[in-house]
Amino acid sequence: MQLDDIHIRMVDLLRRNGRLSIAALADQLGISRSNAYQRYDWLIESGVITGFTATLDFRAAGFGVAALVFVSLEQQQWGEFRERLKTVPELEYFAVTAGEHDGMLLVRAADVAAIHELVALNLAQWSCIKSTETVFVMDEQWDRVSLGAGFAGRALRSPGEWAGESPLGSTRHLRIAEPGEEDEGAPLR
Amino acid sequence: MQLDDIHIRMVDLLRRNGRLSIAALADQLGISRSNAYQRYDWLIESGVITGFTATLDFRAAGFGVAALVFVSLEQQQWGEFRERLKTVPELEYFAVTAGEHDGMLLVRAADVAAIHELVALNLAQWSCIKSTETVFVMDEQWDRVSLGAGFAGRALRSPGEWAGESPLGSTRHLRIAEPGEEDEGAPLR
DNA sequence: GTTGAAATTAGTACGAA
DNA sequence: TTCGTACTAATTTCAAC
Repeated sequence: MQLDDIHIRMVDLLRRNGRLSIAALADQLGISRSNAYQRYDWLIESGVITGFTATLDFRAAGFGVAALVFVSLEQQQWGEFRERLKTVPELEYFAVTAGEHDGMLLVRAADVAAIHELVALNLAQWSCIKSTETVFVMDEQWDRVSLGAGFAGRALRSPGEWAGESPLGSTRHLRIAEPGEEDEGAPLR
Repeated sequence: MQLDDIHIRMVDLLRRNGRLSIAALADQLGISRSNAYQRYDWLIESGVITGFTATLDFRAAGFGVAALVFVSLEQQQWGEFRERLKTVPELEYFAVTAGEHDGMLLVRAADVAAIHELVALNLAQWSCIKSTETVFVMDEQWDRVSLGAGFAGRALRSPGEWAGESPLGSTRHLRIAEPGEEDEGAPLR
């Protein structure tokens, strides 16, 4: 089985409402129930869908404040850092980043003081952390990317369909010609 | 009804598995099925739970790349900016930030070139945007904050219980005494 | 890939502790 | 409030087309 348009619409429906029944999905997708079950199972087994979760109003849930904490590490102490990250209950999201800092944490707490405590009394004491920079989030919105929305379709195209697509000029990887192979510099992807 | 420990555990269970049936929740929480329905409904109606969604393996779903785009706006053109944000299908998360930049976008696309196209050919052309800075995400992890985990309990305490809690010294807002009121400088919260 | 049954589970209502 | 039960509606499973 392969990711097709119906899979994509199914994922979009499940992103909008993660508790939709398979029967309701089948109905809205215009397919039979058993087909919907097959596709649903496939989405889970193939690893496209990793799980389901409740989304919260963090303020209503008692988390009044969110902040981004940019961290720079001492000489690639990733092992210790990521191990200690597991002990931070305020952590919602962590990204390893290119550029000025090494990583970014999205943390939540009841109030500004609790964030300050986290950064100043906890994070800043870790020997693996060289420096931190805290930026408070004043407003936020989640706009879950939709697999169905335009651009995602590109990922589904077969290699040949990419040629000459980019308005900026295609990134091309010139293959080193194998012995006896004629290499015309075709894009690998 | 008021948020209590069982609500918190229910939310945590639903964050871990958003498709858990109410019967399974009741079972794991040690309460009756009808009580579980009541509490579940209350969590939705009170706005603590805003919805349910499928979580994805973005790479498996064809989004090979994620990036943080920091934006600075021309003279508070928030209206136009947020209006145009709605037209960006690559957008997953947006935060209005304090500090150097005005906001941060988390965007996803099939490859690095697509991110570049988004920033250089789309965002950078918006008149409301003064400048952008793109940082690629090299690895990421979601560690959904748990309402049950230690610190969140603070949000549930009644005001009096906060006194003298902070190891950094409590932030105190001295109330301006109302006429005829004895003000002893008690923390407002 | 579909349809139609049986078995199971979910959702609702209401009285009692 | 919480629980137990009875009842109805819906979903899931499984078999046959």
